[in-house]
Amino acid sequence: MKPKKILRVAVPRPLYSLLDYQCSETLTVQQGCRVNVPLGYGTSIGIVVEITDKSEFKRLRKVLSVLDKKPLIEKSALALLYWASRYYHHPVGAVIFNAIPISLRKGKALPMMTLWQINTDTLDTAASLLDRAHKQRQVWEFIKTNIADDWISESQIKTALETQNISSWRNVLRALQKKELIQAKQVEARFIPSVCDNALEDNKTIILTDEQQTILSTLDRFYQDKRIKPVLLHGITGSGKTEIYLRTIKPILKQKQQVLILVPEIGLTPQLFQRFQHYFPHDTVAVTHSALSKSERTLIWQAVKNQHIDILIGTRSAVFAPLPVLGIIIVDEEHDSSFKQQEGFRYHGRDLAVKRAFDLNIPIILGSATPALESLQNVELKRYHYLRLNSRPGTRKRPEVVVYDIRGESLEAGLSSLLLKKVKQHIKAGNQAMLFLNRRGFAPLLYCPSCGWHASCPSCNTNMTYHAGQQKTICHHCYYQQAVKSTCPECHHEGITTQGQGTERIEHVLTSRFPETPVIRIDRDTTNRKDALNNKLKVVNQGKPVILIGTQMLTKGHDFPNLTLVGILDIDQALSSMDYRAQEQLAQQIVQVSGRAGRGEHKGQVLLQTSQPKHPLLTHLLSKGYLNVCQQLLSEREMWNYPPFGFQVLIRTSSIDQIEGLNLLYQLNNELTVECQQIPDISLFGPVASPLEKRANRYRAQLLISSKNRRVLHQTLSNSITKLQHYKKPSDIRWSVDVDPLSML
DNA sequence: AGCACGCCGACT
DNA sequence: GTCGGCGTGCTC
Repeated sequence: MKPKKILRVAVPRPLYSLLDYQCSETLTVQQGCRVNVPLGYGTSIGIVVEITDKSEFKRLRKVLSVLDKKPLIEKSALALLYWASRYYHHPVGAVIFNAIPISLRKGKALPMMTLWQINTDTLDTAASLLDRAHKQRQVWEFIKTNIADDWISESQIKTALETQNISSWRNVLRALQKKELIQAKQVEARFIPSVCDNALEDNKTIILTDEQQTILSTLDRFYQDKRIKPVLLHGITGSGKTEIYLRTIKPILKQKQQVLILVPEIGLTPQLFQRFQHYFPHDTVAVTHSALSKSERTLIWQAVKNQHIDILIGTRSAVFAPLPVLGIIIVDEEHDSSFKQQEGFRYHGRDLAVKRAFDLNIPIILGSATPALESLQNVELKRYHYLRLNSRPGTRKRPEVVVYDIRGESLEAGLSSLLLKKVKQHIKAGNQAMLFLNRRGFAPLLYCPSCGWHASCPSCNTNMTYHAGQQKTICHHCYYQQAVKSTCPECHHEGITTQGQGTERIEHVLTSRFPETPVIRIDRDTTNRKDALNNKLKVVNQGKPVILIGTQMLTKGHDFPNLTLVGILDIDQALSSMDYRAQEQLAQQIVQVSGRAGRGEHKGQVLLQTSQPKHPLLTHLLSKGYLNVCQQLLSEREMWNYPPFGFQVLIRTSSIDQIEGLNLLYQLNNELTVECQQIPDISLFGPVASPLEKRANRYRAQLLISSKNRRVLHQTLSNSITKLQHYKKPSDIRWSVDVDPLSML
């Protein structure tokens, strides 16, 4: 019996498995190519994930056509996508098709461009044919001069000829082609790298500290191993992690291998791009922002695939980039939760990067000043190497941190008198101060003191945040907005007031307190416009005294050379949060924000305002440091079998009706409870209403499944998905799964 | 998802 | 009789 050629294909439908198709032996096809296949009553595009010779299905339908000569998705990216679709239990077609540019999802050809060359066979006849065609002769001559560089692109011709005032160059080319004097060829469109304006050579002469030298030679030794382990690079803020990245990737670029750098979702990519492009002026660096147009995205994607890009910097989705000669991956700020996608295909970019590096047996560096507990546990289990960068180059000193008890003090808009005094001192000394508060808007609550009415969102069960600048209340969960009037809508009392404070209010208070000093607020509201953030940072970087106020955004990656005072406000909520990850995140936040203080000659000061100054997390963090706190938190997690000691999956529902979602989960819970008597490793928590039950007019509920045994957990989840698909349920009910959830909201 | 099937009510 | 509403089920 002759061997069969069977293609296992992913189609853009919500199916969890690949579909098998018969393929004629004469068709050449590779993994990662697009194919046209019959599906149901019609046809569909698909992507070949596997090529085998057997199938569990008896009757297979035949592949209609193959759309690509060469794979559209590079092998290791395709393997990763397929693996991820199973690990995160998300339909394989949705996963793979989401990872390719939109224009290619429906079977379109790759964007092409035309290259031209002189037809050397007709050189002799040219003279007579061009006798009376002056323009054509000029163009022909131009292309002829380039004969040594073989093919020449249309854009080159265009720019060359525009100076000679030949505007209808396209027609001229066509005429020359008709006379067979020149010939054309189509190639894939090429990405044109953005030129680096001022290639700084001086940062190559930075002298490394002994510590940095040691780390580099240790890394070198690690990479001699047969099986390369990931490296967790724990480097405090300002210790020069980027310098380590640059030097580590240098030999890799020399071997013509590609480099992938994953960064969190904040706008610090431009700085990183500059730094890398400056350091490697002869290599091509590209960035994938969220703001790229469809065609730009396609072009970069294509260039990565064709090895025209050497260094790719991007957010989590870049982990799927089709890098054919990937040589190293760097994940910067690896603890950052923006590496986890929070909807749809809920993958973790850092975890998948580790998986991709493992499969390719290439180096991966996870860098952070505050490593995630999961990563530290992987060090403990000897899965990762651990390297520490402990000192700041030069004379930079560690900041002094003071916890300030605000109980019994009357605060001005949440600011203690000590903090105001400190701000005054530091400004007077010619330095900069920064206040960190993780809540934007003016105040989180707008209410009527007479009747108790408060502004709440009609679509969510939350209070709306008051934004004074726009005279509106805005729901931070669904973006519903409402204009604010001065009288209470319930009792018409004139004297509506606010409670609590956000960054906008702090800004108001400080502007009136320090009229001489610029007060700069950095949060999502003030940095919406494209260059707003950069313009603000420019002002700060001039180094003159300013007061900075900001949320999360401010904590990440930015260097403020003249900043000497950091005030951390309102951490009390996080201290008493029920979420077991809140403490880890708070510790990271405090360390990250504190790291901004004290540069150059001046020692930094950090003031932590709290009404729980004796909270063990704070005292422990200050006396023993971040790693020690992590050990403590890890032992607590172990006690409760929380991640990374136990594994979790969260099944969520949402429905217009309050109880329908819960009922669906009850049904699932009941069946699983019965079945789990045979499989004892599984624990079920719930079903319960989600912490934020009503959001955008939908009621949300959840069921948490956890286990110490990953295999059993995934088995149970597969089983649950099958059940959920087959349950009879009202049409408006939606469900989704979250493997390794980071947030329970 | 996307499409067809099938079972119901309300029309020429 | 039959047109079309949507609930159900399948896709190698």
